[in-house]
Amino acid sequence: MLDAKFVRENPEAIRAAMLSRSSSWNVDDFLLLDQQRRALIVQLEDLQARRNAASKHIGDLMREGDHAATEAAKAEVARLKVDIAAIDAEKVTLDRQVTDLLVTAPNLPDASVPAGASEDDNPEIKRWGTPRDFAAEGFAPQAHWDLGPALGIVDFERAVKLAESRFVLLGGAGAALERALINFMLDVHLDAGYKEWWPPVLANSDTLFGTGNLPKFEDDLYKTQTESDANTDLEGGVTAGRLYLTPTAEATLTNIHRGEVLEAKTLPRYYTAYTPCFREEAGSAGRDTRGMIRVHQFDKVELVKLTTPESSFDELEKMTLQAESVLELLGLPYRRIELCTGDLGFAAAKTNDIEVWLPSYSDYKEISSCSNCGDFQARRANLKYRDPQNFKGSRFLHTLNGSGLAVGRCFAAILENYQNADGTVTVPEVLRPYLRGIEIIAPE
RNA sequence: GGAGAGCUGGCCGAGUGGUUGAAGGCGCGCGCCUGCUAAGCGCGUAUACGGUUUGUAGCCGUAUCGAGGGUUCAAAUCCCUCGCUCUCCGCCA
Repeated sequence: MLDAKFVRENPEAIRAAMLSRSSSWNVDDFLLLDQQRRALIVQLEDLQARRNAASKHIGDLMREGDHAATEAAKAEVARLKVDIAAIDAEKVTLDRQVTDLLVTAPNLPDASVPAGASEDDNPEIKRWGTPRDFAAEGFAPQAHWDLGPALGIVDFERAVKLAESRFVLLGGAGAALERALINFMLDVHLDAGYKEWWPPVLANSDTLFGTGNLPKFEDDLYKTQTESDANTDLEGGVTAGRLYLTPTAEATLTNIHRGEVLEAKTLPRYYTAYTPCFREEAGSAGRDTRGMIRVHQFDKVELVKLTTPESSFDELEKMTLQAESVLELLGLPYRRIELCTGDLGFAAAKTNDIEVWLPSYSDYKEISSCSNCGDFQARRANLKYRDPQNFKGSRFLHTLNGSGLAVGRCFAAILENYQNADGTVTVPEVLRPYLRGIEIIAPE
């Protein structure tokens, strides 16, 4: 959520930012409503001040025993209350309109974010590793959606039987490999000072609002039905009492301290968690239809940081390097790109994407996205910090999140990049301790 | 699912109709004192919004004691609804 005061005072900057993001969010609509709202507040508070003053006098008048004056004062207050009720009703409506609008505004791109219209304009920052030359090795690499089933470790068809399309069933060494990856990744992060958490995967609307998934992206979420489904809470059209399957542990990790004021000396906080993630993927029909790349349920190890505004961009770089280190340890070639203004996510001020080499795509494919959200989520989630030696009161802190990594996509990358001519897959060295010594995954 | 208790400031905790935005304590800040440390003393210390202002200073106003509604001239205090927490019972991995 943007700071209303900042929007009011910097409409041109907002206009430019929205344009650069190709967002249709309209500053002028906001300014108009905001102006009306403030005018109403002046009126309302003036009346309330008069009512309060009159009310106080009644006590004095009663003590003096002046019945006539007391009754006159009561009548005056009663009259004011009628006016107050009318204006207050208007104000409630306007408040809601202003909030509803403000809440749908995306974050402002940081000044360092490259300008661009779409993902085609994302600059590549670095490459690590060299994709294998399968032609030189004399065989054509298989895609993981062929290799996995052939090995008997991935079963798409039975997953459909159990759930529906775009779900995955892993078996044997496949299930073990998934679990090995999770544990390996968590250990890498724990070694780097991250604290491990195990959050609920069903979260309430306040939580999803805090990270910006609600109210705008409700369609992307799986949700529970509740008795109160009929009475939708008017605010943002979000249903009260309903729970949502979390699309990422970013939501729960970032909201752990929602509504709290943290001591500056306890920052930055490095959090990590493994959770399954659930996404309806509404609107993704036709994209990445094969394999494990885009499914409704996938595993992810998430990284979240809570930090001060001064350090958040340094922390973003460190977090990106942290995610990259996982790929380096696994020996998977990757590149880092920086998202341009037009490709930035809703809550992000700056985002680095890490893409792993996938032979089946003959291209790099996103496996991690690391973002600095600035105070955008902190304002929504009322996440503050205190630093008595440097300032009075409390301020919004900065939140960051990144995948460290998407486990399913990593699974696919390992099958494809580590496959052998005979259809087996060599297990990367670092994973072997997590796989009870299995070195080669072969058909059962 | 049933019954009971509770929800107050960064934290703990007083407070059952008016001058209480809220005692006290802790924490924190500033100062004093003590030749270190600790202790002690004094002062200060909620948030949001709006107005005023060159000003993220000050001042003024409004709102806020889980949320919403009601009674009253006046509500943290009384009534209603809802949410959450805890305890006991039931059920259960």
